[in-house]
Amino acid sequence: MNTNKRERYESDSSSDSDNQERKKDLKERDEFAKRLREKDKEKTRKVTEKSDKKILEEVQKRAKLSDDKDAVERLRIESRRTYLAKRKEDQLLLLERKIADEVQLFASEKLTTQEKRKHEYDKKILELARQHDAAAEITKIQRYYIPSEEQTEEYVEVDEREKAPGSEQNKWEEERMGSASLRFGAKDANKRNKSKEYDLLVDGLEIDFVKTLTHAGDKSEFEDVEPELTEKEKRKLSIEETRKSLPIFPFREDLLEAIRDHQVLIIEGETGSGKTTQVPQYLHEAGFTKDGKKVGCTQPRRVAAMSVAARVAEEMNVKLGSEVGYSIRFEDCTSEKTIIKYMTDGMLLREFLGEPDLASYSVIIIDEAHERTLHTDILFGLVKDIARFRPDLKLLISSATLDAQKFSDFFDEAPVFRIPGRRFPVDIYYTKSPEADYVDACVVTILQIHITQKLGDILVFLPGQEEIEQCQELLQDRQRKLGSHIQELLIRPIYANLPTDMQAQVFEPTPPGARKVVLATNIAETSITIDNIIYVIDPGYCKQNSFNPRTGMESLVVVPISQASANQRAGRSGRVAAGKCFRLFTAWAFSNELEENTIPEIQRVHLGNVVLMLKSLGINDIMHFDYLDPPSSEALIIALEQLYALGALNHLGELTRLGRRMAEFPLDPMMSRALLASEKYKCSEEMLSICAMLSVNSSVFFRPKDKAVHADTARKRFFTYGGDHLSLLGIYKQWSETEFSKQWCTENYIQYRSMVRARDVRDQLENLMERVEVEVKSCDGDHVAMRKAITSGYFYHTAKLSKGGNYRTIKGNQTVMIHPNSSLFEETPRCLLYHELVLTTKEYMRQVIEIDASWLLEVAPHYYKPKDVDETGNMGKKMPKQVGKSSAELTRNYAKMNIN
DNA sequence: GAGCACTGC
Repeated sequence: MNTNKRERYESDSSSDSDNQERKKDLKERDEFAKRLREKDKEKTRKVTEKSDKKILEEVQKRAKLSDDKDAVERLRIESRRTYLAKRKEDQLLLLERKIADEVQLFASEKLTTQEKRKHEYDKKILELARQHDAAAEITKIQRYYIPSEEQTEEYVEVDEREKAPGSEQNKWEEERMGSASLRFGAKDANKRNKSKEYDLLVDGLEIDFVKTLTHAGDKSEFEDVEPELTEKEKRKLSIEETRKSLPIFPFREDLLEAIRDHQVLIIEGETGSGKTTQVPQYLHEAGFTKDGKKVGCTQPRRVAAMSVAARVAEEMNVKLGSEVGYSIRFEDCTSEKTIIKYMTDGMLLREFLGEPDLASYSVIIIDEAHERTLHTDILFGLVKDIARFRPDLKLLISSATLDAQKFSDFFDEAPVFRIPGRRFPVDIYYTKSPEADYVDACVVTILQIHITQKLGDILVFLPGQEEIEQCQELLQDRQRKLGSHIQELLIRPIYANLPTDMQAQVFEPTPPGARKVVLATNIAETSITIDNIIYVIDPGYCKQNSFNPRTGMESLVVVPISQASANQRAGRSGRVAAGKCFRLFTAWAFSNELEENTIPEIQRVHLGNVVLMLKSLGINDIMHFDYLDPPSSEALIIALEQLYALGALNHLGELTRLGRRMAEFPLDPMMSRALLASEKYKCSEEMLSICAMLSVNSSVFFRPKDKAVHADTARKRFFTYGGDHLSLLGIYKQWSETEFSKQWCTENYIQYRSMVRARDVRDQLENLMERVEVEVKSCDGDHVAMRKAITSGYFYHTAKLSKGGNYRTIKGNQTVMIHPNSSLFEETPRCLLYHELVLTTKEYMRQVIEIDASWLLEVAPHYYKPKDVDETGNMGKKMPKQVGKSSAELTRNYAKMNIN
């Protein structure tokens, strides 16, 4: 804990307080924090036992997915050919960008004579080269999208016009597209004497597309810095040569100079520029890792942190985990020698708890900042703050093109350093009119592409599993009707909940002469990369979790994507060759109906955990924390109220001893409160399993469509007296008794993947229990103890049975129902506790246990008063005595059913 | 009688 900071934030409140209890609690809290620090100091960081070989194997396994030799060989050769040809162009382009950057970045700086001479020399070279090429072939320059004045103006014009009253979409569309309209599909095909196939295919259902400007996506990707080369060719190039061939290389000196001159620098880098792997190495070579200081680089995803670290270790010819390491949840692959450390953004946030000034770092790089994950957004405020009292600390914020200015403004006008990337152009096509049924439109478009366009795989973005399955069925149906009239079309679905072996099929090479069409959710937008995609079909929708902080209700809704997201999706087609993106919406809709950017996560989620973490970092004024985009004050107040009710904050809004311990757990505050309450009820052993199981959200059960009945009976076999939390405990217990068997999972229709995750979470939580000084004990199946512990954390997630036989939440008086998958679905206990509220077809409580209302007085006397609970242990006075079943009745029922 | 976007600690 940073004492300076603590004093700074708390000085206002400490003077007016004469509350002895509060002072005692704060003292205990600080003593506890001190003990934690000492523990951390003692704990020598052990060098990872995971061997380099194992990690490299893993990385290679991922790389292998892109190694589809046979099918893509032709593409590779073609790519290679174009690569060599454009290599020269790239160099010129780099030079051009460099000159432009120098002009912009150092316009105000005084240049030395030598620098000036170099600059002039560069300019001259460029001029000569351009003159030479102009005579031969100009078009090659178009390989990369350089936003021209013309194009920008056109868009501005559109926007302006739309602001004017009476403007009409159609009119605009006509004017905008005019003769540039490009039609392909059935009509063109007919001209080429393929009418027979078309009669069968679409009955005039083809979709008209219009082509607008060509451009590239704007998202960075860490892997495949040189997608044009095959693995074999890559190996031929020495590591040094490869490094020198990266677009970032010519900027090395300028970049380092800019970093020396400025404390904060925004790096605007495109795909394949090599910034993620190279910048930390440059910093190391330039001496930023002297005096035992580290260069830290954050990534939004675990796989990225791992694979980039492995790559850099290879380039530096060191063992992964020694000088170069990575740190992700469940896996710390670093040692005392580590000087370049890749990590997930959430991991750096955790490190703040133990080292609030990040003293061991000389540079912090926040990569993929434009993705605006919750963790990254919090990091912005924190690193900006510590940069003020640590002038030696350098901050690099790496972002995609569009957001660089926003970051620059936030970090007190920090300069922007631009690095070009390597990517292929993507032609964007829009529909002429809006599509009502996007699944059907996808199917039509897939077949249009398949018949009229040259070979190359198709990637389709759909909102969810349901749409993917629907699309797959439709497509198979059409395919069957067409029979041998069309070439082979392989349909491959992918989404996060798909079993791993089926996910892997997406990466299998396409046989020669065939075409693969991948039906994917947003998982293919950033998380996974499928190679050899030439065509992207984008209906423009995705599913988003919407959370209502007032009611606590969650729901998944299909919403239009943002422009940034659409561009990211389009970019997925230009990775191996020039691509085409078919947007199933109009160009008008793109510029006028889609938001520019996706709403950042911090404005969409429950902030309980975030606020607790900030509080434990000594930041007391949560409302005025320096957010890049602040969450609503309502969301913050709700989070503060919740933390107060849980006892994590006192009446002055200060963190309590309990709050300090809660902050150690990577859990929702309610859950960490429940887990800590298990100390009192001596059931920590059981609560650890329950919390771990609850953390793997609703993906425990496997329910294939064709075996739904079997899966349901299997699930019901786990029903346990008391409620769903206890059923989950039973599942974990039984699984651990089988030595964590995979076969047991398969037999019981349980997802092995989820169980392994639950085990990882449980192990971590168990270690943290020791850290916060809780002895882990078992209550030997005392379900009352367990349910009381749960109630200690979730006391306002309760509902009571009303007169009409419905449940109403105690807080908010909302009508809610027990989820049909619950073991209590056919029971009607008078008082219930739920884990979460979800809005699907109805308002449901998911994961419920039966509780005794009198427990509420016991676990939350500050929140419930005796008048809230009547003498029979029921809630409220209006409660009719005969409605609902008592605990005793339920127990009898279960006994009759012979369950537990 | 229902349904599962995606990350991360």
